[in-house]
Amino acid sequence: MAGVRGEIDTEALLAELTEPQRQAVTHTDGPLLVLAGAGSGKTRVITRRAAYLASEVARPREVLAITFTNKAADEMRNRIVGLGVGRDMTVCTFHSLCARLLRIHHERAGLAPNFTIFDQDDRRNVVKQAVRACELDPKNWPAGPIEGRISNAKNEMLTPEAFAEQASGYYDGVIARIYTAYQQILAEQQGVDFDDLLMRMALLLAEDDQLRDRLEDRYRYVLIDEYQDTNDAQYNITHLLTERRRNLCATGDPDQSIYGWRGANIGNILRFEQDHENAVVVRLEQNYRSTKRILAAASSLIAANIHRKEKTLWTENAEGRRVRQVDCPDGEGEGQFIAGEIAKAIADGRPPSDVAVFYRINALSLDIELALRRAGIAYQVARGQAFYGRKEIKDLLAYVRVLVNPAETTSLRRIINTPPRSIGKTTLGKLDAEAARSGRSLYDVVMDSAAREALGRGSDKVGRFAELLRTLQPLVVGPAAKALTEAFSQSGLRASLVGEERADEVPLENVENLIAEAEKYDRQQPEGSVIGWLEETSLLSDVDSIDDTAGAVTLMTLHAAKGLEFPVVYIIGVEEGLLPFRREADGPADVEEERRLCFVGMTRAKEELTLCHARYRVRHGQTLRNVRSEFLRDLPSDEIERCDDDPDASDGGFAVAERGTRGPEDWLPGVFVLHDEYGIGVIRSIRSWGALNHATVAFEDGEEHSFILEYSDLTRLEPDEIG
DNA sequence: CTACCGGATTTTTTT
DNA sequence: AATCCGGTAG
Repeated sequence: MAGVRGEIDTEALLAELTEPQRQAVTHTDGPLLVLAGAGSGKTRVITRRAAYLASEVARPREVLAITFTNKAADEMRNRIVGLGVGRDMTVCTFHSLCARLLRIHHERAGLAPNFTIFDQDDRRNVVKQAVRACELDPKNWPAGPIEGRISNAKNEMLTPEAFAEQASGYYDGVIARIYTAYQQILAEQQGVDFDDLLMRMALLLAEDDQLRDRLEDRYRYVLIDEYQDTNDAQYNITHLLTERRRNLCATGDPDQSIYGWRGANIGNILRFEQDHENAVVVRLEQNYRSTKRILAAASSLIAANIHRKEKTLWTENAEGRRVRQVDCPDGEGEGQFIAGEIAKAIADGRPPSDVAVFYRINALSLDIELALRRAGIAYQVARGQAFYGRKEIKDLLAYVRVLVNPAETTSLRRIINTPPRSIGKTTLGKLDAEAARSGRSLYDVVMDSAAREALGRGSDKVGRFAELLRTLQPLVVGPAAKALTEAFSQSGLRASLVGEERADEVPLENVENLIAEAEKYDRQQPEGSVIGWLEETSLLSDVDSIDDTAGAVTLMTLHAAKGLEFPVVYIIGVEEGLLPFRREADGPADVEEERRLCFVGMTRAKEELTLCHARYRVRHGQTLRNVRSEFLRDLPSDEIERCDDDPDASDGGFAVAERGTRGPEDWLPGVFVLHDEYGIGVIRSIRSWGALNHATVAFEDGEEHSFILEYSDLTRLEPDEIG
C-alpha cells in the first residue's frame, strides 16, 4: 500500500518499529504525548511520523515541526526529505518560527518590517541604558539580575504595563520602571530580544483571531520536540496554534528537563494529559543507544530524584565496558589523562569524531583544549556564540545591522569611530544633543548635512562617515556576502585588521570565515536577503556550529549535548559546586535539575563513558580544592571502575583534611554528624577555602550552619548510630 | 581625541 | 587570569 501522494512508501515508514513506536507514528488526529526516554529512538519516530502525516493525511506544508536547535531542525528536515517528503515542511525552532511570522505580519504585531534581533550582549547593553535612563546607580542595579527579571516577565507574557500592575514592593517597582525604559529603548531602535519573539507572537495570536485562524489552517499538524523544556510563552503559542484541531504531538522526557533556570516549565509535559482531554500517551522505554552498563549507571543516578515520574529504561544492547570514574590531581592532569586516552583510542582505529567531552561550564574546556592541542588531536568546541562575540565580527556585523536597521543606534555608535576616524566623545555628544533636540534618530542627524555644519571641527569627519553609509546603503537588497565584503573593505575595517594577530588567532581569518558563511547562505537561500541572513545568524545556537563531518573530537557543555549521541563520552569536572553547580550568591541550587543534567550527559554515550573529577581546580586565577560530586555516590559502585590518574593520591577527591585530623572518606555531603549545641544534622556541602574545608550542615530544626571541619567539634555518625 | 593605567568584574547553563 | 570600564594625562 503506497501513500496517497505516491512518492512515499508508507510500508517502509512503518518497517522495523516496535508497537509503541508504530502507535506514535500512525496516530493522526487528536493530542498525542510521546514520553520518550533517552535513546529510545525518538528522532526516528518523529521523522517517520512527520513523513507519515505528510503522506496520509496532510500536505508537507501543513505540518509544522518545532525543535530545540537549528541543528536539530536541519537534521530532521534532511531525514524527512530522505523519506521522500518534499522540502516544504516547516521544521524550525520556536524562535525562528516567531521571527519569520513576526516579519511577515509585522504590521499586525506593531513592528517595523526591518526589525533586528538583539542578542545577549545587546540586551545587556540596553539594560544598562535603561538603568541610566531611570537615573539609578548601575552599581546598585547590576544588569544580570535585571535581565533575568525582565526575561521571566516576558516568559510569563507580562508587558511592562502588566508587570507594573502586579509588581509589589520597592524592588519590583524599580524593576517595573527599568523594564518600561528597556522596552522603550528597544522600540526606538526597532529591536526585539529573544524573549520578545515568543511573547509578541503569543500575544499576537491571542488577540488576532483572524491571523490565528489562518495559521491554524496552514499548520494542521504540529509537532513539538523537547516539550519538557518549553516555557509558558511557548506553551501559549503551541496552544493557540492547535486550539481548534487539537492535532498536537508533543515529545519529550521529564528526566531531561534542564532549562528550568530560563523559564522552562516542566509542568507543561507533566500536565499534558490534564491539559488535553483524550490525549493518547505513548511511552518509549526501550533504549537503543547505550550499553547495559551505561544505562544502569544513568538510571541509578536519575532514580535519586524524588520529584519524578517513575520510568524504567531497558536495553537489549551488549553489556559493554564498565563506566569509569577517574580521580585527577587537577584540571591540567584531567586534560592530559583524557588526551592520552583519546590518542590511544585513535591509534587503535577509533575516529576522533566518535569522542565527545562534556562539562558544566564553558571555562572547563580550556584545559582539555590545551591538552588536545599538545597531543595533536583535532577538536571542535561547540561555542558558536563566542565566534560572533569577537570584536572584529561584532564590528562588521554592526555595519550590516545599521544598513538593515538605521534606527539601531547602539550599532551606529559602535561603528561611528571603528576603525578610528577621530570622531570622539565631544562630537558624538553634539550629535546626541541634536538628535534629542530635534527628536530625530542619531542616524538621521548623522545623515543631515545641515546638522553636520554645526559640529565645527568634527563636521568633515562625520560627513565622510555619512558618505560611507550612503555608499553602502544600496547593498541591503543584494546578497549577504556582497554587503559584508563591501562594508568590510570600504569602512576601513579590513585595512585596520591587516597584520593583526592575537593569542593564536587572526582576526582577518575570522572575518573571512564569516563571509564564507554568508556565501553559503546566499547559495542556499537564493531568495534570501541581508535581513534574512542577519536573522538566521542572530538565532544560531552553540551546537549549530559543530560539524559532524569534521573528523574531530567534540567539546561542549552538558546543556548543548542534549539530543546528541557519541560512542565515547567523557564528562569532566564532576565535582561538588561544579556539578551540581552552586554559587553562594544565589540561593540553593536546583540539585534535581543538576542531576538531570548529569543524566542527560551520561545517556549521550553509546559505548564508553568516563566521569572525571579533579582535586584542585583553578578558577578566577585562584586554586580551589574540590571534592568529588555527590552524584557519584548515586552510581552503582560495583558497576563502576575507579581509576586513578595519580597513583600517589588514591584517596582522591575525599582528601578533605590536610591537617590530618579527619579521615578522608568521612566528610561528604549526605553524611550525618552530631554537634554539641545543634544536635544531629546532615552535611549539605563541602567547600574548600585555601587549606581549610568548610562544611554546610542542615540540622533537624531546619537551620543550616557552616563549620570549618579542621576546627569544629562535629562528630561523624555511622549510619547505624542514627535512631 | 587617543593612549594608558588601575580597579572592578567575570563564568552557569542558552534560544 | 583576562578583559572591560572609567578616569586622567598628553
